[in-house]
Amino acid sequence: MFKELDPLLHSQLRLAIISLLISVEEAEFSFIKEKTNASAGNISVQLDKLQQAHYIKIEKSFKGKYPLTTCSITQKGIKAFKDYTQTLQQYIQPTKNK
Amino acid sequence: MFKELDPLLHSQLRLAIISLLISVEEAEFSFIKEKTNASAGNISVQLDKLQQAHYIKIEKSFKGKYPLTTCSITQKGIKAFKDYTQTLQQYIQPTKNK
DNA sequence: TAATTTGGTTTATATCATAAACTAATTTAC
DNA sequence: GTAAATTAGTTTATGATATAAACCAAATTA
Repeated sequence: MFKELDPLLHSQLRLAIISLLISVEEAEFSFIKEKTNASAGNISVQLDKLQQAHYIKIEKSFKGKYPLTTCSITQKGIKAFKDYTQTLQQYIQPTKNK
Repeated sequence: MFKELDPLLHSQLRLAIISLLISVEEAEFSFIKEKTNASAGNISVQLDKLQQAHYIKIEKSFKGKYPLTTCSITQKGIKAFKDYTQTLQQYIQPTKNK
């Protein structure tokens, strides 16, 4: 009756990150930090998990003299997000609980 | 930008339970168990948490000679669910991330 | 009367999200 | 020119949480 919700996406911060990345070409660490209001440490950890699952791609470079972390969503990430939001409908549209 | 998701509802099993309860007058423990496919122990714990938050009401009685646990959602629970699903839109409708 | 079923609760564990502490380089202030 | 503060993160520690395993009590069936 209730399909499993991808535990990797069923996390407030990771879902917010994916939600941001899905509508942009790419995003810098600082952009994600600003939009989510999460701590850098927390973001760092969650980006790692999303990357390990191949939901996102992380590129490390330099912006002038400072390190720069740039993230983008992968096809796998897009699919996972779509599946997640669709599964979620079962949970949040009570009329579907037939 | 991203409003907090009520942590009490942002849990697969508790969300499923609330989702079930919102569309019925009341539900027996066994009904919840059957619909969610979760273990009785897990359900027992999560029902307790929902009750402690006054999101649901739990009544214990007897069906013949066997114990019977019956649950129903409260006004507070209905409001929490509505708020949760609305907040969630921000996360799952990427066009809203402006 | 022993084993199984019904209907749960309590307890233990393993995972997870998060914040705190830390690193390293750069820039600004004095 | 050096001390303090800032940028841009990573690593580590901790506390909460979800979940399953173990347990309990009564009733039923073999």
